Amino acid sequence: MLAYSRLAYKDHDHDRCIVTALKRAEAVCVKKNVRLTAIREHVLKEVWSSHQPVGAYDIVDSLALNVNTGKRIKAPSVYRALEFLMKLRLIHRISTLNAYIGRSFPEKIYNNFFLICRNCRVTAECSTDQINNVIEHTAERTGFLVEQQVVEIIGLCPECKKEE
Amino acid sequence: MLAYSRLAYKDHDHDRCIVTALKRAEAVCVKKNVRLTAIREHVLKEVWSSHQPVGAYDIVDSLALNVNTGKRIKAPSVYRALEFLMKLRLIHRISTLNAYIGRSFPEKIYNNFFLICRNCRVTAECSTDQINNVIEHTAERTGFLVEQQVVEIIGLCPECKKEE
DNA sequence: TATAATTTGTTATGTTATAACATTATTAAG
DNA sequence: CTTAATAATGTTATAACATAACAAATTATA
Repeated sequence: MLAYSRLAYKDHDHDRCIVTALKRAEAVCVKKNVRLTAIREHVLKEVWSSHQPVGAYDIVDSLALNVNTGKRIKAPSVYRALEFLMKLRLIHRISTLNAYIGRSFPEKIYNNFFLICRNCRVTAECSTDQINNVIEHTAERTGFLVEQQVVEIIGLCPECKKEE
Repeated sequence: MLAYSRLAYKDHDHDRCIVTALKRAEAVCVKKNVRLTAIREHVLKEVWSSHQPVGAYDIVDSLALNVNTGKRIKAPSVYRALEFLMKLRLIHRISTLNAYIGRSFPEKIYNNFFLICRNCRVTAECSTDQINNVIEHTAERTGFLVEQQVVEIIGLCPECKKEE
């Protein structure tokens, strides 16, 4: 079965994506008894501000000033928030872009992959057991223990393909 | 069909790996009428010095001095050589490690993937049409044009698995 | 409210990669 | 074989991404 975040390529009410992501984050934090602090929430919002992966320093810049103290939020704070959100499976890191994107299928642990448009950078998360099966199966034959998968497909999204 | 570089995990005469890689590089360069200069050859040798991916600055350090002029070879020269070798499909970049490794299956364009040991960093290149098929198939369904694949599996190699 | 645990601030630096332009080496043309 | 064109390398500086180390502040808990 294939699940994929079609929304990424379509006109849609993106505020709803953000709201949903924030609600989910709140729920996860309550459940795990950890704190969704102001910084963490801001970072999550920035990551979810589009369907394009966002760089850590883009977040640093866009956060600009700490709402509470009026001081500039610096790189280490942003990286700490990103780490926190990664651990809770609320975001992904896109290795080939050194950038971060909201997680569409929090329940799936590692049978997901990404379609990354080299032109507009819009990135769709996909999830299919098939790919997982192939990887597990091949790894097993070699005696390798799979712990984590990075599957990033670079190319042209449906929209950008039209224009080329 | 699965092809994979078993050698990576086994005791073997690694000099032969290097010699083979160099010969192949020479052949490719002759064929494409480009130059395998001293720097490029040194970089290729360094990349092939083991089955662990090598960082660009490791290469800078290990190259140390230019054999001809006695001057230190600096980052840009190494990156230029890496770029050259990438274009000729003689090496791969491992995204999750920001490091480079010799290419085992030069003829395969993108249906390959990597088993990366998080403990010893030994990395085996695998090639199977299956994974390619799944990716192509899923991408097709979404209207995405695949140009490049990054499939990196992190876990424990057969040797390190034993010890845990 | 004191204490511990967590989070954030701050400074500095490490790591990876490239831009921009000068110089040198190699090839091809006259 | 000299010159012009092309390719490769040298050099300096800096961009981009990430973390170490320690201090201060905030929040939870006894």
